[in-house]
Amino acid sequence: MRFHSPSIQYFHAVRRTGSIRAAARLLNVASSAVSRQILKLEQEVGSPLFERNARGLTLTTVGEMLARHVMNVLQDLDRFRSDVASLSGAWHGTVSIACIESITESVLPDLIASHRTRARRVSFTAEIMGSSDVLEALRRGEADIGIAIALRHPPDLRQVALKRFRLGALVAREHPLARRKTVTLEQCLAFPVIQALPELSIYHLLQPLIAQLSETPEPAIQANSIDLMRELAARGVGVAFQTQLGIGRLSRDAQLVFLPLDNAGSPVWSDLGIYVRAERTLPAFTESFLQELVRELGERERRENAAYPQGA
Amino acid sequence: MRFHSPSIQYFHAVRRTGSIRAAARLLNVASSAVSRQILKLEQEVGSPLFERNARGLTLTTVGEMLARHVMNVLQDLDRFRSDVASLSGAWHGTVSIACIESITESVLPDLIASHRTRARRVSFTAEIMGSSDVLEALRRGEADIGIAIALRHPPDLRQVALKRFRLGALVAREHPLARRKTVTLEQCLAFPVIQALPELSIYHLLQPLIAQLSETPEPAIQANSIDLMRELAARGVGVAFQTQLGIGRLSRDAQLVFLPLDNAGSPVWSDLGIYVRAERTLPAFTESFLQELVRELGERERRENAAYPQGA
DNA sequence: CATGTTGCTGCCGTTTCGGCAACGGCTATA
DNA sequence: TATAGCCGTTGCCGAAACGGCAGCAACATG
Repeated sequence: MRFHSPSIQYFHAVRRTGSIRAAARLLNVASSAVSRQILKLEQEVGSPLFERNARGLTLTTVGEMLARHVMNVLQDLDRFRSDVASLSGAWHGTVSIACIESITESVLPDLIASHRTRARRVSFTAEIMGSSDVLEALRRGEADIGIAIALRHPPDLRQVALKRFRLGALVAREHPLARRKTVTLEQCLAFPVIQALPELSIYHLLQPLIAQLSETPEPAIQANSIDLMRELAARGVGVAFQTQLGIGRLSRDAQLVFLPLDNAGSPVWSDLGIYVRAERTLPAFTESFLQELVRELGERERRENAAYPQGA
Repeated sequence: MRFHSPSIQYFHAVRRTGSIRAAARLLNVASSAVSRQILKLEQEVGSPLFERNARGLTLTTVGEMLARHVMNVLQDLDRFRSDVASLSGAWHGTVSIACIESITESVLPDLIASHRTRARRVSFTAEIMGSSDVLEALRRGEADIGIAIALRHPPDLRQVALKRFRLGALVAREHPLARRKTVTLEQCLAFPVIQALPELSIYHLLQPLIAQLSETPEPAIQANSIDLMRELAARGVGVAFQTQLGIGRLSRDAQLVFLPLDNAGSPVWSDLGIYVRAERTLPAFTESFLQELVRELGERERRENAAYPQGA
């Protein structure tokens, strides 16, 4: 089922690998064949598509436009294929997810497991990365569904849903703060804190608030792993900050206490966005999972905001 | 700039013409070439795409799926082309509009004229048809932008905007009703009325209301042309019904009087929807016109609802 | 300076494509 | 019922496109 010119597939491979010879290896063809198809494309478009650097190729402006078109075509071809397949009862395919670490503790594994019991022939690929990398992976067509902290999102992505979760402090049960119901940032900064490195978006949420307080926080630990920060907090090393999403099980085991964070009298929110490439129609099985994901995250949002009602 | 397999272009032509030989004539190639490409496609998809009837071809279910994919590809190719062209300063192309008759009196010509003064190299194609045909033309890729009465719209179309306009009675200046500020359906039915035929969507708006009144309206004239109905009303033949959109100029010439219609104490609305094919990104110049269209219709909606404030 | 890698280009066999003519199936009309 | 016209399909053959091989110059790396 390959009814598109080789040129666009070759172009796509060259764009991904950044090299004609590498693309040729990927496609199991001679590099000359790839080179010629690219030259032919450039002749037909009437403008160079790549800048030839000494070490590989880079897209020109026109090249990026074509890359966008080619991605639309190939992704839609993919959807067509799965549509045809599902017509003969074969409901299968792979859903590829790019997401931040927060949801790997319970949301994502729960959802995937539950989805697999109903649709056993749908596979999953999940990759953890930073928020901005999630958006980039979507834009490059390397993932179908993206979950990231909702900052500004580029116009070529579609924000399917936006759920807000309350940011809180995470402390061990024996911690002096553990008996409080809520906690302010100032109170936390009196203790050693486990800070997020700039690669985590929690950093960008908290840093402005900390800067406002103009108190230099007690030197503590910096990490770029939600998991690590949680484990450190559980051992009483300090105060960590995250949403309750990532600590469903651990807090039930009662080693950890989650304290909703207040700042200037109002909660601190962390906005979680679900994203999809805008110029694209998803295959049916991907769309189905996406709906469940939105529903589930909405459910969590509702539950948590009920547990910790609005305001201090 | 033809970097897609001939197969999909041939398929597209066959789908539109419903015949291999006709498609061949359209494409200036031998019919055998077209036939072979279709057969090859069917072999690669693994399922027939057309049903061979005695008189031409009809799409199968799989064929319709492929048609959708092919249309996505070709429309996106079109957008890519215009994107590349606009990069070298050439902002040109054709915007194709399918719309109902109501807006041909002033909205559409005003907009097109105004747009042409700014973007002189953008051409327009406008075709008048019934509301359901508008949606069908969009779905078949025969128009870029559709304007129709907003009933239920199929999921493969995107409703860009929805504007509501007040339905009213149209009478000559000398008509007994002409001195009123508003008018009810019952009052109108006491006089000869100019009824819309079922092909016009006004029919489907008014017929249920008329049926409720259970008075047989005085036999009068039925027509399927907004223009004709307006001219008839101007000559005092009877009461016509339409929105104020179509009578901007005539009512200023004071031959006609527009009386907002009330039914059971509340206004009767006519919802105008602007539609675009969902799985598609518009070329920049088309998108630009679309924005102006939405803005202008929104402006009219605001003005008219200010002129005839809510309620009786 | 040697070595490896890059993209590109003749040369040539293979595959694909398109035009021509003919065939069988069907409809409409006389 | 016979015939003319249109339909999609198929064999044949020349033309165009494609891909593999080997070799080129340009550049980076050591």
